[in-house]
Amino acid sequence: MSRKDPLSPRKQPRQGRSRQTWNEILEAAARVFGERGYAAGTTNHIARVAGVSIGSLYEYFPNKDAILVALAERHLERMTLEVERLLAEAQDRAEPIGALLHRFVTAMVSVHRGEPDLLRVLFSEAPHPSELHACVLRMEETLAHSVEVLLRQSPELALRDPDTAAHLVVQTVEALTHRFVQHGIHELEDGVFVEEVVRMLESYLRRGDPSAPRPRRATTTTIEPPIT
Amino acid sequence: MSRKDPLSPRKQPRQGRSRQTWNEILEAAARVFGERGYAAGTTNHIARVAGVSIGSLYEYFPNKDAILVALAERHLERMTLEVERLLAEAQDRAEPIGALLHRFVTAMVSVHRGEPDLLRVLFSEAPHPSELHACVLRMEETLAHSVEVLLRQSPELALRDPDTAAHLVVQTVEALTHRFVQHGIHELEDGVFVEEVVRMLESYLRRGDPSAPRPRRATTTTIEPPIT
DNA sequence: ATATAATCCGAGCAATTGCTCGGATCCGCT
DNA sequence: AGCGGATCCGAGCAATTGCTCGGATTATAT
Repeated sequence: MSRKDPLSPRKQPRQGRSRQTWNEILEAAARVFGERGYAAGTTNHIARVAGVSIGSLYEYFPNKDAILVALAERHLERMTLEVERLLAEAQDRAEPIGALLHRFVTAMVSVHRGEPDLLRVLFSEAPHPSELHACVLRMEETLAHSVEVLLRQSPELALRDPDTAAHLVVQTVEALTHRFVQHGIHELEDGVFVEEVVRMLESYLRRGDPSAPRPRRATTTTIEPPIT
Repeated sequence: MSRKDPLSPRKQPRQGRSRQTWNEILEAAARVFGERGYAAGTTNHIARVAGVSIGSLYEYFPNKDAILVALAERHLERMTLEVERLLAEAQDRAEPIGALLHRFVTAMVSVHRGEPDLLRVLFSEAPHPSELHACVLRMEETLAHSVEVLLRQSPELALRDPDTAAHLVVQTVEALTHRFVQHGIHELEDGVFVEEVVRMLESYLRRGDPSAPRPRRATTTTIEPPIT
């Protein structure tokens, strides 16, 4: 069924309508994949929904997988842009950690509310662990790094290991957001959910570090390897 | 391709070898689905791996979906049994909340370490949202309820809303465990991961409920419109 | 041992689906 | 107007896959 062709588009748009068609195909693919899942979302169906013929579809995407990859790239691009913007903004204002977390979680929920089903497909049904997955993980890494910087700068916190903390925060927010957007949690409303998650993360970050108060050397990267 | 037949097995084992065959098919299906995913895990391949013919496979399972459902039921049965046992045990000893959480998270990690890929298929690739998904959610509900009882009983905690807290705890543990088992988090080892999660949950549950009680913000639904 | 039922086998059918290809149509340019 | 390329079309090919069916093999009962 699949011919494993090169993954790059076979043609980049020269005329205006072409770009338009390209977008319509992607839009349709997002809808179809979201509704039917990846396997059940046939290329013929995508083409029909997009209002183009199957032939045209394959003018722009060398194969089915390429459509999914393009979709993922588009999403990650939007996401990264949005969150980076938000974090930078918060950094300027030197907001307290609670407010910052609140912004962060709120933004994540809002972004995922957009196309929750598509996100599930991208994150979970990936037939290309090596391709799609890497993209996602890379973005998480980027995000975690940004968060880490903020955590280090925050005068309220004295984290022993901002690196790990940042990763855990990002992972938690993303994982919980996914679940929440997809199935809901105990019928919580968006606002309540956000507050609860923020409360959890804030108390985690502020935890008194009972026995090891060593907050100095904020800029160092001396991360002791966990007890092996 | 699929004929949408009734979902119940067409035959329940009468002889010994039959039961054996049934198990071997399930075992093979777990491996194949785990490795190839649901869509790419063909029934013929499962049969080959199980060492039986495709005909025999269809003696025991009316269609492909039924195999997945059986797999899910088996997993949920094991999981529920294990966790309920563990919680009951902790309840007897009246352990502090930290130790209890530690047991809980450890158990979850260990259970999921068993067949991580299969779990991903069951949780995410489900072609039967109405069937499989409901099972999973039901189990989470059961689990959350057990946790809630424990939280209410704990003399250390004075939770305003143990119900929500229990749900959030269960969701967090499950979501983070999934991600951790599948992709790892920043190369953390199991032990460190467990400790970190426990720390987060414990500080969340213990949060002093300070004077500023539950900021009843009118901004409950202030979610920015999705970026488009 | 014979009969009956349970179990197993695997070639192949029917349906699906990713994708091709030859040609029609549209657009920009001279 | 006329030309060349960009874009579009959709019938149908080739491969895959869920599943059937008629018959071989094995176990149990009498």
